[in-house]
Amino acid sequence: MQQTAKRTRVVDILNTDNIGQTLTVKGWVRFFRQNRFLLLNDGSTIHNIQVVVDYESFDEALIKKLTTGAAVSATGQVVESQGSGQAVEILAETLELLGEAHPDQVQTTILQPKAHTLETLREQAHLRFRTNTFGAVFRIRHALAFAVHQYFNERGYYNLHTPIITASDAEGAGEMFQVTTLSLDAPPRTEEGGIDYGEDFFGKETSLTVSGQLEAELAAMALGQVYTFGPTFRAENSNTSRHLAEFWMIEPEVAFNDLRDNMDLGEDFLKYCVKYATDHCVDDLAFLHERETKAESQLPKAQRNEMPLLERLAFVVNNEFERLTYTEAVDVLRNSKPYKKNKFEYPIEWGIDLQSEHERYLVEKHFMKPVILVDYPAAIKAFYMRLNDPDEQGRETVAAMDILFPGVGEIMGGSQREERLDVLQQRCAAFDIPAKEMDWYLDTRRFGTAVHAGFGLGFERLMMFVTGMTNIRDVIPFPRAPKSAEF
RNA sequence: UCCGGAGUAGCUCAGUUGGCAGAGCGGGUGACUGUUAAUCACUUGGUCGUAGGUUCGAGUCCUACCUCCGGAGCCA
Repeated sequence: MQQTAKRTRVVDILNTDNIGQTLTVKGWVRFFRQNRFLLLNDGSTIHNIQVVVDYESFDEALIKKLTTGAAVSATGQVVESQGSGQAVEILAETLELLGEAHPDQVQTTILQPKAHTLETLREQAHLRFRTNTFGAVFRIRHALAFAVHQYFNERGYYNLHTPIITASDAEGAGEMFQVTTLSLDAPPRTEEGGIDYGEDFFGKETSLTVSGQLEAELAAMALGQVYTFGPTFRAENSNTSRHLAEFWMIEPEVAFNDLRDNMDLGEDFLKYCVKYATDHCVDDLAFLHERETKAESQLPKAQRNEMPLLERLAFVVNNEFERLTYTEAVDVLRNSKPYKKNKFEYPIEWGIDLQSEHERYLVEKHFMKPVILVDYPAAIKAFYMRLNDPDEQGRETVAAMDILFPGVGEIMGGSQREERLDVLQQRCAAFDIPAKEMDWYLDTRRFGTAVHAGFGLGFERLMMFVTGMTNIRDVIPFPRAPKSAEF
């Protein structure tokens, strides 16, 4: 068997002292300048390794094929660079073309060596991994996913795999994608003429999950503290830069936690994840920081961020989130300048939900930091949230919490759960949820019920905040959105 | 889904009052050879989003539709 050289990753060549050693690097050509300087990237870091090619020592036909996008293996001595742009470089002794990239074909893709808009890159999502920006984004995505598991593991939480296919349509978290093996042309019919789901694969109507929360509650009431981290599907016709039809959600659920514990957990968890990224993704974040700063220098001041990316991240890690009740938030808003000057488009009144413009004012103008809003009116929140005692004016609220982040909006939503069987049954009735179908859920309140709480964190929303990317479609490898399921 | 904007070369864009389809980048060929998104010369490149309509003549005006972007709603 032929011995092929073991490759050294670019990140390891750049970060350890290898001067004088002969190493093999394998990667994809970013640039080949002057028939002499071959810049290879292997995805291990945002930085390229410069391979110096003495073009007179190699076959001209080979040199011609060292084009942008080609896969190449290069072996040679690591030396200090004569040029100023890099510390070390490799003097090529052998060069092997692993995979050609024909320039006339490369020219029709985003692999061509020039700047592209994010929209164009999105149209070739299968190739955008090769760019600096998306290389950085997806290395950070890995780091954040790892941080999520590490955070919970270090604290004794159990990762729970909740079902992706569900028959529960009572979660109330939005439109669902139906899952069926029935013929769409001629589905079996009941005697009344409706579709006979008894004939369907599961013998009932099923959909893709919109939340693992209800199932997570069952596990939490036995294992104590669990978390889910899985795909979530919403069939809403949402055409925004903050919504996806398929996204990843983290949902911890903790027995014996009340709303305050839940807030503490949410804040601590977010800070941990952001800190993990700033500690472990230094080069990638520095690149994204520069990228954003350059892009913003073209914008009018009003459209720029108050702080550059790295400062925003440090700020979140180092400052307490502002905590206040919905009722207090309404007071703040009604006493605000934009309210008094009639600048808000939507009314602010106790009992109606806050609009984006109100949340943005609180986070970005008034408090200038992440905000946790709690105790929302019961009528505008989900049935499973714990009913608080009525306030002095007799108004009913639930122990809900939303964490609002600058630029991203609602990054996290959670609550203390209603643990009292009779109250929960009343709430089901008020929301027209058939109690019979929810029996499996209500059973937790029959057999040793206890205070418990949890939240849902949109992983891509966290990604947006950490990377500074402003469109959620640019922080997930293959975005699914209305009219969009390419690749 | 609603409001606003956009769609012209592989990419980023210009295109005047309705009158011959343009530039830069990229690609090709050559020169150069310690470059840093190298440089220089030459060259290549078009279903003007789609379908209709108005007009002697439409990238430009009108209608419908599609897609994308920004904002809103729904939410994470």
